[in-house]
Amino acid sequence: MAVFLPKGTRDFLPLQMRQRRQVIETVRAVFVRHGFEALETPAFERIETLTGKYGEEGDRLIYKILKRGKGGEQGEADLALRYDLTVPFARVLSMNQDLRLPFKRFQMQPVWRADRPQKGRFREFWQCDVDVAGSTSPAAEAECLAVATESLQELGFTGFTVLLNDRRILASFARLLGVEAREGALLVALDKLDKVGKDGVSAELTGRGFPPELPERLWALLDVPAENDAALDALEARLDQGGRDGVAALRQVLSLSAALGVDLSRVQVAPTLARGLDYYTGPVYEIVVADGGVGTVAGGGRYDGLIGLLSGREVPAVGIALGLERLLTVMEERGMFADLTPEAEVFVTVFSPALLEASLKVGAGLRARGIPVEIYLGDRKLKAQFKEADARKSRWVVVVGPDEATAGTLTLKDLRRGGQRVCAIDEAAEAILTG
RNA sequence: GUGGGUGUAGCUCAGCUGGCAGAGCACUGGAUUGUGGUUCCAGGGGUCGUGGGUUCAAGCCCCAUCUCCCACCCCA
Repeated sequence: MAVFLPKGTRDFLPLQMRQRRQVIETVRAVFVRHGFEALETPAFERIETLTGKYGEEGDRLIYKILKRGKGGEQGEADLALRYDLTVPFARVLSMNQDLRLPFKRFQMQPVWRADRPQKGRFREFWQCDVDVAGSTSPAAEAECLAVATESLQELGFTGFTVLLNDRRILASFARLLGVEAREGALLVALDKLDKVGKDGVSAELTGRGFPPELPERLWALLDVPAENDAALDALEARLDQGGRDGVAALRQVLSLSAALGVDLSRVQVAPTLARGLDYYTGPVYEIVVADGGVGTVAGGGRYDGLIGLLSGREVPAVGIALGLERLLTVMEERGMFADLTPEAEVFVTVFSPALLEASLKVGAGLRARGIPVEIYLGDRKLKAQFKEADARKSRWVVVVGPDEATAGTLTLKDLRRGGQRVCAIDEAAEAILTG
């Protein structure tokens, strides 16, 4: 029988698990250092909690769960797998109005999207998400950028860029161009700029029925200096009040980020950055890496209306999510993982069936001294067991043969350096622990 | 949802204008009677994704189908 993994999913074998845990633990340490607290939510939500929050495209990609019993046979769904961690977080805020605000939480869990898989894109993937609820201060955005860039740096990333924009700037473009009602379509076309170029975007805009002169006017609005402050000055001069609010917010985000230690040479104001999710209301940002072929490794922004939409109680919020498998894809391709050895560096052999208990006792003794130990559970001869230990990249091999069993000692061999000694268990433990 | 590739040993792949299914790595046994990584010798492994068709003969040609990958859309 041929068996297949569901499309867009993967098994994580021990080697992958070591890499994933290394990344998760590094990121978690940064999150905790910034005062974020752990939170987890169920894999699925009531479907009405999720729909209508992400936009038309997003809604289409939500995995729905059929009703149990009669309704399910008609194709009715009342539950759905979570699409991101932001909306469940907003639901938690809505249901727990006694949480002290501002509330900072991190969440690292899988999310599901009924997408077509490709490089760096899966149907089940993990997000490492931090959010701040109850703060309108741009310092909250700055915290998000600081936490994300520090995470990348501690993982060993050197080349990455933070792209920064504000939804109000984009809305202002639409108003100034007189196409306020079609802001969404404008943004979708604009977002493709770095892929299809100006001509491509122009063609798409006119193709979508925008006035023929609109592209030129749009390029004029977007023609800003590369340097961040100069770009914001230029935008401020030509946008309406709404757009200027966005510009002012970005100025503060930049200066507060710098105060938190973010390297502003990595941050680029990008007036064309759109981001597809409907719930964003203010600053939005994305972190991209040049190589690795996955593009975006993190994204987020401010969503001041989402919690109010769920509970009627307006709570401003802002967050950022790192995509775990995108980080892993790039790290793998860049060779950023050291040779990860197995958890148990000590391999205890079993000399013969008669000496199994002697080996178990030695293994238990080493474990009692805090040493992770793998005891051989197969039935092959000693030579094969040494090969096994070598193949598993164990550092140490312990042999308890007739001589050792009689003398109450063990043989400890260092596979890395090659030497071995016969000694008591305390001396062996000492040697292992001191490397 | 749209388009383009792909599938042969556990893994990476080769296989010519159709003519006996291959290599490297991995694995197993031995040279070594209590010791790995190097070397040498020997060996086990395949419904050629699946189902049809053409042919004396199909891994190769034709049709269908599935898988995975890549790109679009959108996103982490």
